[in-house]
Amino acid sequence: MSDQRKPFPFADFESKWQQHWDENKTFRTPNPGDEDFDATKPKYFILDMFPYPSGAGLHVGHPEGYTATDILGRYKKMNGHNVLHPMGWDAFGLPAEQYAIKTGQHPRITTEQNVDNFRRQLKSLGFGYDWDREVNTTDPKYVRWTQWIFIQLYNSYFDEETKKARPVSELEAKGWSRDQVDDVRLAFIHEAPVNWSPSMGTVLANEEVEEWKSKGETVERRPLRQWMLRITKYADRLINELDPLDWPESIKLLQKNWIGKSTGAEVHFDIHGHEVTVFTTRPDTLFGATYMVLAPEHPLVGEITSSNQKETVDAYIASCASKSDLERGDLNKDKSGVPTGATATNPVNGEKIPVWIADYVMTGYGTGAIMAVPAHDERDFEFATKFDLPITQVVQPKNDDNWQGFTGNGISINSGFLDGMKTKDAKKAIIQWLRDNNKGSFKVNFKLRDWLFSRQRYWGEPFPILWEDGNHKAVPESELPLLQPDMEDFKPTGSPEGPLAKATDWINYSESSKRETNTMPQWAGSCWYYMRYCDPGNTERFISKEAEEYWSGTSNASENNGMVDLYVGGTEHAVLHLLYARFWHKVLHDLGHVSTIEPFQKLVNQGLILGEDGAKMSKSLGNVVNPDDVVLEYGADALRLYEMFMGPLEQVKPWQMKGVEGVSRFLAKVWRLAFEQNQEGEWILSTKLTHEDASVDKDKNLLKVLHETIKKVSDDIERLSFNTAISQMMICTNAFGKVDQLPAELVRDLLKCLNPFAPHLTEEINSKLQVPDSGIMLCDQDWPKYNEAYLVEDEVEIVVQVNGKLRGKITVTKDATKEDIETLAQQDENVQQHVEGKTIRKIIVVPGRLVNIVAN
RNA sequence: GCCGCCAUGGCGGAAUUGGUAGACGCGACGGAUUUAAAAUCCGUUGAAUGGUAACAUUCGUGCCGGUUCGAUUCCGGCUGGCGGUACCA
Repeated sequence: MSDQRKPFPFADFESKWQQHWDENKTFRTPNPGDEDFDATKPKYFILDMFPYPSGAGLHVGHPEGYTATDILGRYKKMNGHNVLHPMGWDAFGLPAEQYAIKTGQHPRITTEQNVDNFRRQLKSLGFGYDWDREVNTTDPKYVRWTQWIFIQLYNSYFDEETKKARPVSELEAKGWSRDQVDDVRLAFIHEAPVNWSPSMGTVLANEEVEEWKSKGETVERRPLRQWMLRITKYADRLINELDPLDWPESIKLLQKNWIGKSTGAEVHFDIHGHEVTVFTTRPDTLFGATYMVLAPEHPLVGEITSSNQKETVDAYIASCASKSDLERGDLNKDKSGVPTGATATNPVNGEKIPVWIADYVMTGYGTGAIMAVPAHDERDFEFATKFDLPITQVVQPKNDDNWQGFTGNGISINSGFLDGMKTKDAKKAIIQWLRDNNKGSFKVNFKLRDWLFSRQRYWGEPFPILWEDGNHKAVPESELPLLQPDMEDFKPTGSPEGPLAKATDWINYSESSKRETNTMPQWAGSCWYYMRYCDPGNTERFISKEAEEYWSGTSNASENNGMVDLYVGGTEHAVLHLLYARFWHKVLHDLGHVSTIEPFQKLVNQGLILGEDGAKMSKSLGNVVNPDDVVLEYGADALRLYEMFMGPLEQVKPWQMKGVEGVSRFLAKVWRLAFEQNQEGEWILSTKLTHEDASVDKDKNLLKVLHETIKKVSDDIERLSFNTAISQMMICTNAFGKVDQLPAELVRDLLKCLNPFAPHLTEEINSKLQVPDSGIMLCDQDWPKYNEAYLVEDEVEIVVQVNGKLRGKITVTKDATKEDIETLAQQDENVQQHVEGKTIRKIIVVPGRLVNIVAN
């Protein structure tokens, strides 16, 4: 399409307005303390999930969420809010480094180029971000505070009584030893089996393993010394404090399942003088425990294995170790295991039961050991059947269900003093017994593991930690940020020390102390970026108290509210990012640095945009849509509008280029409400427009449709229902297009409604409309108010049903009585035909809507 | 396997509190304008039957059943698709 052919000259004015907004800092948000800060304005904090600036540039999924928040932000601004709607870059991370290794270019350079490209692309879409607040997680001024927060974690412990983080200095004051303190820090060193990727030369979090495996990287289990964050201490609060949040229930559930709380008991068994503890959610079935299983990696396996079983056991452990997680889990549901030759004593009845090892018991969950109750557990049942182990029924199902493998609640039998009790009561009774006899206790277990926080990479925040005689301590805060040294060779070493170990000058901090060579994972920077937006230039603190309180809204609300009013992003972060960020926020809250207990009050997940073929967009399928191309062909406003018109924000929906044409046609119609082409093909103000001309009565129908539109668009924006808002504006535009005389102020009010959606087009028209406020940008004007008087109709159409089926329509005045309506309805010819020969039993009148005559 | 979400014309979708199913857009068809096309404008468009027509009737929101004067909407049971998770004791 040549420029002549474009239905409206978007290419001319879109870049013009973008430049204008940029130069005038139109969307700058004043902070407390700024000259133009107005404390009387309510705050509104809208957050987009900031992008990882990949080399591929923006894809159409990004502008989906970003347009939605931009519309809401512009709407709130026009409604008198002080809107914080910033953007930044999650720029550390493995992809940048992998790319750097391939090309030999320093990741800082490629990251910078990618950021520039992303910024250019976002600006070309006309988003109203306050670019003065841009943050970049790799910026030394930002890294400084990420490391500072790490030190806060390092210097804190979790106080079990108050369920809050406290400074470890309190423990030191009480005389705790260095080792005791190190054992309770929220950031701690731990030697544990971890996911080591030989191909990438780094350790990965459990949560990341599958993602990288699917990209072809190798991952294996290996015991290593790593930095961990004690997120498990917050497990209960991370579940309970979800409640007041305005999040999709499905996401809350996802997080709850991930944390995986289960309540039960710990029971101590004796194996030849060794105490082995198991965790069970069904302590009431203790009498039915007919054997015990230890995970192959359980530390006691070596000691308890009898000499004649040693060979078998060793061989089994070796075979488990060589199996990948996939072979052990997904591919092999068949139970395997071997007896150790040892016997355990069931504490409740003194019975001797065999001890096995089997890989269906995991080392990382519970105690890595179970009591097997084959009668009432599917897995134990399968195992016992396969290896011919005894099965004892101890629960009687309430109905006549088969008790073999019955896992539900019932009545205890064959269980001594528990006999006859309901499962719920039996649990209580046995726990009490275990307590009294020192054989166990009530216990809560979580699936959530502590967060493996170290990586062996170059492109991440170095740990602000020094090592001295095998002990660690924090780098003085005055020395932050601690940046990676400039290195020629930042390739992974393949050893768990990571590439920083090669920077020999850098490592040696002093005669006696060396630097930690691990770096933090990408999550670190994204855990707190929303806070930095509130006070991005602060060199004294990560956020000033004043800015924190203002943007948290705690001056007029409670600490139970989340800081961010609305957070929009994809579901892929439903668990990890959102859980990690909540954890950090809570720690900072406990330590008195932030006033709310949660970061994000309302969360909305945008739905994935699929390719035109209904499949997920991917290079290999060739169905990827590049936003740059769409902007070039149809303009930024059309792209924005289309992405909002496709369907509900949260829904998965396929791209349709024809749909872009449709909204582009709509925008052209709006353009032609104000302009027409003269003989030379130039756009001149439409001759249909009337200006403050008292001789022309404003068309009542136009006022009605306009005010309906104002009402609907306002409501729809509030509930993020952008597709229906747009369809209403289409209806209004179609109505405006039909008349010969169109008052310019009515067009201006429609433009105000459309402005958050299509800011370039509407500002351009408004600036030339020759209405009183044409000189003021729409985004600086007030949102229009609808007038109820224009909406009410003198006459209403009412539907008449007979037995629930539509049989006629009547028109009544708005003050018609119920009786009038009933009479009128019965007079309708078609209605009479359907009532004929029947007795009217009942007439239901829904005022203003329908009449239903029930007859038989 | 378990948990969650979804299902409406040829297509994307609308129906906000149980009250006219299919708004709005796309596509298709017919027409106006044009030398012609593009663009634009007007009209028709869930299916079937009857009628020259206005219109009327029946069916219709994945399937089966229930509650209700009335169900796309609420309840129970299925089927299909998508997402998460997986031997979690």
